[in-house]
Amino acid sequence: MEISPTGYVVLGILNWQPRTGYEIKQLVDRSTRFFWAASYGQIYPELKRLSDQRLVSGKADLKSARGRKVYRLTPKGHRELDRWMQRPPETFEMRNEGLLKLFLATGDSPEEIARHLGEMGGNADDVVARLREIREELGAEQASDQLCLRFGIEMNEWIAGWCQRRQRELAGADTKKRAA
Amino acid sequence: MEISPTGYVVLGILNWQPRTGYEIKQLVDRSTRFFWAASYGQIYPELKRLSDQRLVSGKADLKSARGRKVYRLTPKGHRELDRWMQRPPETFEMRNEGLLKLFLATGDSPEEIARHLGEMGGNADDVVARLREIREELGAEQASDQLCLRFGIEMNEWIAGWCQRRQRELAGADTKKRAA
DNA sequence: ATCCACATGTAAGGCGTTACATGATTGG
DNA sequence: CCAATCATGTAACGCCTTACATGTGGAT
Repeated sequence: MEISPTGYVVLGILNWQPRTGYEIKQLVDRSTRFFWAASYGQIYPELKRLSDQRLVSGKADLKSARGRKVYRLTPKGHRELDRWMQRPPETFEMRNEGLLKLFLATGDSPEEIARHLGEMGGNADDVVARLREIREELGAEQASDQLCLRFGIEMNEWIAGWCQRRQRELAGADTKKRAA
Repeated sequence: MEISPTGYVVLGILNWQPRTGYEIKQLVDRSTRFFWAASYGQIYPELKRLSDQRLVSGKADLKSARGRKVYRLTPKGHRELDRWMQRPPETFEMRNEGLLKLFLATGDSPEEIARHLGEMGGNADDVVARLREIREELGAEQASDQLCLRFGIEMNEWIAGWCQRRQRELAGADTKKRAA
């Protein structure tokens, strides 16, 4: 009777409106993706499991010969989602290869450190660019609703700024040392 | 001949000095843990694999009857680490249940949204507290070296601040609406 | 004596990605 | 008619965590 973390993403999305697995994946890719990704290989089996547990119900769309299956939340699924939403968040993880390289470069030359900072900041800039695109596509009314999108943009801007500030500090210290 | 991401953590740590698996785990827990965790169940098998590939070499510590095995980087391992350090970082992931709940609460009442913001910010505060403890234990000279520790503290402070600012905005908008 | 820290390792299982397999529909 | 998109699903595999199993050494 256990539900995987990604199961709750599915439940939460279906809480807004019925959708197919394909549509769920599309939504995830332009929303939760940056803090909770999910692939087809997870979504389809997950829908089946949730269906077995009667938390969602899937109906074949008869109007479509494509074999679409539209899933909706059951009352039981709704209660399960509510309970989960009330519980305090547990997982808060980060896996950042740039930060790892910066750490492992401790003791290396200022130039090396600066290079890692540059790459880390560049990555953050890239994420900002992609999130801005998504926001643009959403349109103004909807976008104001998107707190998480705003979080993603502002946090990555902060990260890029932090990297730049540390690079400048290094350059300053380096110049002073050379002058001395 | 593939090396797992965590394999590079091990390689990078051994690059500073020879260590046992146990010591690697201890170091990870007070350093990379917040952006790249690793458990015993990964470290020991990983040391074996790296050893099989001649990237590290392990020597039984004869002075200790405890069966300690001290590993050190081989020249081949050093080259492999260098190559990896030169490559641009690829993984940049985040898994944040608080942010997920905030997203799934879109459309809920301002009070609900504010609650999620509070929990998310509280989590960030907790991380800041733990990282500060670690910094204190390190002592001043070493701590100045710890760019990543500083990043962890400052980023989580920023996150906590962001959550508070959004909470205040919500409270303000709410008051205005009630007054109208 | 007993407990904690040191120390190594394995097994089972969860979670997730990638790649593959298959086919329908729509727009140019 | 062809390509892109819609649409569902599975298989293999990688990574990681948790729990277990085992034992030593030092401090109280």
